[in-house]
Amino acid sequence: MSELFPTETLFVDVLLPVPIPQAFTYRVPRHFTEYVKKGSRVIVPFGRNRVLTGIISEVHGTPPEKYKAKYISELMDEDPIVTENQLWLFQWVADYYMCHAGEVMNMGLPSGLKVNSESRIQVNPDFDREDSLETMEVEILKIIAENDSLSYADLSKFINEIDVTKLVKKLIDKNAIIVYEEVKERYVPKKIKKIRLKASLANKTGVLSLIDQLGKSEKQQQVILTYLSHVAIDDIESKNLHGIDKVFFKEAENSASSLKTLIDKGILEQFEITVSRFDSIDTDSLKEIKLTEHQNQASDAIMDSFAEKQVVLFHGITGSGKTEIYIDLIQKVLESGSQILMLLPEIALTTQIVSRLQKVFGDKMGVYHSKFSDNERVEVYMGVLSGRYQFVVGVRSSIFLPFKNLGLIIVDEEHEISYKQFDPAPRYHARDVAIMLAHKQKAKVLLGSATPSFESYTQALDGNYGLVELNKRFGDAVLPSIELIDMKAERKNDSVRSDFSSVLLEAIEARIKRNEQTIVFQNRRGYAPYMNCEECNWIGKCHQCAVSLTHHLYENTLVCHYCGHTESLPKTCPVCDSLKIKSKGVGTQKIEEDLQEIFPEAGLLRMDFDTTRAKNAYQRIINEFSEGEVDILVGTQMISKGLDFDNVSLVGVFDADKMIHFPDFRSAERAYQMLTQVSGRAGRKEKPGQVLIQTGDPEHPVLSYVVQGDYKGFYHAEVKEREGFRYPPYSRIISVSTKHVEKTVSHKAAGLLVEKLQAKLGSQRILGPERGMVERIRNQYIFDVWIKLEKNKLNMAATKKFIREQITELNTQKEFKSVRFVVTVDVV
DNA sequence: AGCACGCCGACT
DNA sequence: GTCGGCGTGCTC
Repeated sequence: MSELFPTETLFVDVLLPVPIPQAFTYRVPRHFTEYVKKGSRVIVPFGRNRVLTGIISEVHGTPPEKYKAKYISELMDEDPIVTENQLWLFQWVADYYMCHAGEVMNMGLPSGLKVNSESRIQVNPDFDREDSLETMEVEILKIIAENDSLSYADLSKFINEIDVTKLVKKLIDKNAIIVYEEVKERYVPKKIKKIRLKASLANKTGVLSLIDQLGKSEKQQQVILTYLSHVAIDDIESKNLHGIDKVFFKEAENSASSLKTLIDKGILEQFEITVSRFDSIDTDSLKEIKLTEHQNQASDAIMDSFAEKQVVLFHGITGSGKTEIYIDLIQKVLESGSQILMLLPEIALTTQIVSRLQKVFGDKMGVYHSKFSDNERVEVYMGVLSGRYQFVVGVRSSIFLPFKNLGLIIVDEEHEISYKQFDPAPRYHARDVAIMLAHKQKAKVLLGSATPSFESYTQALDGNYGLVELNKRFGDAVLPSIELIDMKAERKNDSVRSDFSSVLLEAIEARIKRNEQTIVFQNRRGYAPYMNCEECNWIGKCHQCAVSLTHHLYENTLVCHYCGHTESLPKTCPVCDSLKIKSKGVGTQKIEEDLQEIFPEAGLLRMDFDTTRAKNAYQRIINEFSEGEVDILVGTQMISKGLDFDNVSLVGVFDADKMIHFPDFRSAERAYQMLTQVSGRAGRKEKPGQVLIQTGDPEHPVLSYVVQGDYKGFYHAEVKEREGFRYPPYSRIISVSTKHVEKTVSHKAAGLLVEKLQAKLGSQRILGPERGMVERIRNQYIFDVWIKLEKNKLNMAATKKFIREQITELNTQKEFKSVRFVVTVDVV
C-alpha cells in the first residue's frame, strides 16, 4: 500500500467508536508510513484531550480539504487484526441498520483489544511559584511529587475527596501540574512461572553430581528431587527447556527459601511463559455420534438442499435431536478445511449443548460468550484470526469475529428474538447478518428451529430457502400431551388455590409422589408485578418511568424492570398511611412461595434473571435440578432454552393469557413459540410428558394450534391476518422512536416526522405517532413511528437515506435539537 | 457518545 | 460574590 506513495504524505481514514457519520482522516508520521495497513489498530488524539483506539479503514494520499489532519500517535499492530471481510461487514451492517461503521466496529471487537486511556497528574518540573498556592495545594503537590504521577482516582483516595476535578483544574491554571493521557493495552496475556535447571547442569551426569554436591543440605536436595519427580532423568536434556510449573514445588511442600537459594546459586532458573486461558480438552474422549435413521435422512436432505440453496431452514420438532445433526454436518465441513460458526441464543450457550460439543470437538472449538472475561474473549478472537479455531460456538456478536473462509453458519433456534440487539446501535439481527456474511464468503447457512420465525418459513415456502423437516422425536420419545385448563370454570367450581387450579396441583402432587419432576413456567419475575393500596388505590410507580414497580420479596424492595431503580418497600401507604397495601399479580417469587406452602415437603428451585445473575449461578441451578433432589423448578422463559431434563414429566404454564393478549402484531407468533418451546421440556426418553396450560380463554385459536402441535396450520391462519395489514413477513418495519423530557416536544417531533414521511411514502406505509409501549423511561417521553416497507417494491437503500434526511432535518430545528431519534430496522 | 465551554439560580 | 446546574456544540 505505502509504496504507492513513497514520497508523499500518507493519510489514513480511521474507524472510531463514536456515533458520528463522517470518516476521520489522520496523518501518518514518517516512521510509520511503511507499516500502516488497513485493519490495524491505531491510537489517535480525539477532541481536546481524549485518546481513542481506532481501526484503519483506508490508506491514501489525499489530504482532507476542510481541516488539518492530526497525526496518529501510535500504530498498535504490525499485522492487521481486522480483516477486509470484517471491514466490509462493518460497513454493510452500518448501512443496513442505519448507524455508523464505528459503532459496529465497537460492537464487533472485544473490549480487550481497545486501549484504555487514563489521565495522569504530574508536577510541572518548571514550576517555581509555590508562593501562589494555598497551604492545601502545597500539600497536594507534595503528594503528587512523592508518587511521580497519580490518576484522578488515586488522588481522590489520597486526599479523601470524591471530586478532585476542581482542585486539579486550579492547579493546572496555576501552572503547578501537568495532566497527560497514559495509554494502556487492556489485554494481558496469562503467564505462569516455571522453573528449570541451568542448561550446563541439564544432563544425567550434571544432575547426579549436583545431588552429590548438595548432600549436606537436605532441603535443597529435596527441591532437586521434586524437579526430577516431574522430569524423568533420561529425558532431562530435552524436557528441561520447558521446565516445570513453579506451583509443583509448593505442592511438594519445598521451602520457598531453599528454592530461592538454588536460583541465587545459579543452579535453577525461573522463567515465564504465556499460556492459554482455556484448559486443553482431552481429545482422546472424542465421542462417536450415531444418528438414527430419521436423523440421517434429515442430514442427507440438508446436504442435498445445500447443493441448490445457500440457506436451508431445518424445521425439527422439539426433542428431534437437532444437535446430533448439527454435529454430523460440522464434522463434514471440518474435513473440507473451511471454518464453521454456530450461533446460539445467549442463555442456551452456558449449558449442556456446549459441553456436549466440547466432548466431540475438543479444543478445535472456540467458545465466544458474554460471561467470558475480556481477556478470554481476546484469546478466542485471536484464535480465530490465526486459524487456531476452525469452529466457533458463540452468541450473536460472534458474527463479527475475523473469519477468513467460512463454509457453514448454523443459527440454532433461529426464531429467538435475543438474536436482535435492542440497545445500543447497531440494532442488528444476528441471523440476518449471518446470511449476508455467509453470502459474502460463499458459505452455507443452516437455520434450525422447532418453531421457525414467520420470516424464515415464508422464505422457505417461496423457494428462496431450502426446507427440511423432521417430525419425529429422538428414539422412542413421544410428544407430550398438551391440555388446557379453563380457569374461569375452575374459579366457578371454587377449586382454585393461590391462582393454581386443582388440576395442576393434583398433577404436581402425583409427580412428587412418583419422584418425577415438574417445571412451572411464568414469564414474569419478581414477587408481584405491582403494589396496591386497598384504601386509596395507590399503586407504586417508578418516578422516572411510566411503569409500576415490581415487588421483590427476599430483598423486600420495589424494583423498576425498565431502569433498574430500586427502593425499599413502604410499610404504610405513602398517600393515605393505610396499612392495607397488598401485592397484586403473580411473579416467579410468589409462585415459589405459594408452592412451598402447598407442598411443604417438596424441593423447590427458581430460575429467572434474579437468581442467575452470578457467573455460575445458571449452571448451578441446572446441575442441582438434574441431580433430581428438586421436585419443582419455577422459571421464566429462561427455562425454555436448550435444556433437556430426562426426569421432567410435567410442565405447568401458570398463565398463558398475558402472552396471547399482548398488544402487538407478533403476540400470537410469540405465544405459539413460547408455549411450544416450554412444552418441549416435558417428557424425554420413554416417559411421556404432560403439559397443563392455565388460561381464562381456552377458546383462543393460538392455544388450539399449540395443543395440536400444528405449526403449519397456525402459520397459514396467522399469515393471512398479517397480509391484510401488510405486516411482516409481507413487509419490513423500520421504527423511529422520539425521546425527550418534554412530552409535547417528543410528540410534536414524531408527528412532524410522520407528515414528512407520509408526503413521500404515502399514508398507508406510515403508522403513528403512538405512545411508546412504556410511555416514559428514565424521564424521557417516547413516541413511536412505524414505517412499513413492502419487499421488492421500493429501493430500500434510497428509502433509508430519505428517512435519515428527514430526521437530520428535524434535528437541526432549534425546537427539536435535543430530541433523540432512535432508528430500528426490522423491529421484532 | 463524551467532553469542554458557557450562561443562569441558591448558597457561604 | 461563587459554586454548580445542564443546554449546546464539536470531534479529523
